[in-house]
Amino acid sequence: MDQSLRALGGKAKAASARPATWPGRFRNGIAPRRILQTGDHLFEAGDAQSDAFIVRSGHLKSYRVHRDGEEQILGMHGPGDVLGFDILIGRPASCSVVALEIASLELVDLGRGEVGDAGTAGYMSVLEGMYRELQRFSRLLYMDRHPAERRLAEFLLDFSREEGERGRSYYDLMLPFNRRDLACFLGLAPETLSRTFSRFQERGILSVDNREIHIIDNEALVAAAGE
Amino acid sequence: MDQSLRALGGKAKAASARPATWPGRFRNGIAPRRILQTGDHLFEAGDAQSDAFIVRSGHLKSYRVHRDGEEQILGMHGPGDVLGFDILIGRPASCSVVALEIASLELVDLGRGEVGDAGTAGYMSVLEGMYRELQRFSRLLYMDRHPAERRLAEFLLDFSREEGERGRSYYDLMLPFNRRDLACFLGLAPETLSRTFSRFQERGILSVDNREIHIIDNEALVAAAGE
DNA sequence: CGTATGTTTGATAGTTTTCAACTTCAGTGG
DNA sequence: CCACTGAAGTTGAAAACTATCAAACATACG
Repeated sequence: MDQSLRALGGKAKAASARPATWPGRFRNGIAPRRILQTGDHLFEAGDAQSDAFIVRSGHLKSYRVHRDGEEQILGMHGPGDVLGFDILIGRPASCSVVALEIASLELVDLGRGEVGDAGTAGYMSVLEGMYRELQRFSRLLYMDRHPAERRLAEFLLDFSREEGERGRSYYDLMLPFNRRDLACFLGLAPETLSRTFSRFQERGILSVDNREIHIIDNEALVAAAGE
Repeated sequence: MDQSLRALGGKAKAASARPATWPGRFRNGIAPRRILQTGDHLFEAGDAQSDAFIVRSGHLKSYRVHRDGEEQILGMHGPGDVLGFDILIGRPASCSVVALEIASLELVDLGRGEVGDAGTAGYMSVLEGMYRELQRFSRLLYMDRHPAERRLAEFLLDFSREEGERGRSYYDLMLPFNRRDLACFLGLAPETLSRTFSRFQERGILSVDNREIHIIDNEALVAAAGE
């Protein structure tokens, strides 16, 4: 429980330019950074003494491991996403976050005690962030009840849109996740995911080379996503 | 997006006895009530001019209808749950809420503008409520990736625990939802749900008569839930 | 009663998982 | 330079699970 707080992320970015928007949120207006190498953990489930961060570059995944050893991936996080929700409300992390590639993160200092003092701006930002997160989960739940092709198509379109918004190509994608993680995130067996990629390639919708994906027929992909 | 805010609900209940816990949250300490008949809507997706409520008695469901006409049930709500999250943060309702039986609800007056003024108590309550909601969704996502038997077993154990916490029987359950709604909530076809009930009955785990469920072999049910 | 609605059951088709084998590729050491 | 090795990805065949279609059954209600 953390993540895609684009609303929060957006406001935080604005604040580093115009500190008045989010008074006292960043130390001296220059937020400390943290660099993670591939495989490094930002924090792990149970950690109580950490901080919240905004992703600046790179991708990370948040996950939990259940009693039976099963891994549940809760989210894939890229630039602009906020991680560390539990910490913001003073609870130990309910999930672990690990870097999938070299990642740069910026500290969010919501100094626990002063939340209510600084007016309603920070309050609303966090609330809206959580609200967006709820909507993300609600969407995941919805996706989970559709067949594999639709799930993958929706994911690729989401990822494509995000990459586009970050100024990169909509159609030439380099996935930061391996097959196993992506399969787990989509709730599929790795073999099923592989087969689905293959089928999309056979139909000329995608060109697939491991993590390098090219969207060839965007309309067909949108149709496969069913909306 | 609303619901199982047991944290929020709990505090609100305490507040009606000791208003100091949640200053100014209820009008004159006596919260206005609202009674819904079966099938009545509390609000519908898109409504902007509503309020947030705490369920006092009865059960309701929150749902959304997608473009393709598919219904997605986001939650089943009983006494203590809070409904109307979107409204609390000033957005139109993102889902509809309808009573599944006669229900009594109590108004939550978080008078939008004064959220930050009254100190951090209300702030933390809402945050914790949303946090619990995130955890509920995360659990739903997890459940959705298990086979039908396990899903039903987990649901029944959850429902049993909730009924027990409300002072009712853990083992003699009267479901407030019909098969179609429960199937939709669990992400199953109604026929699959019916068959799963039948199998549990054949194995002597449950006795099933439409909405009247008796848990006969609790250990076996726990085992079926896989934890 | 007759009708409408909700539930159960059976048969079948469709999808996904599982298990196993095979391929590819990067890294390693002879 | 090349064979060896292990991890990751792909493919095939069979099994497991679920949805769908159809029909029977039950119930409530006019």
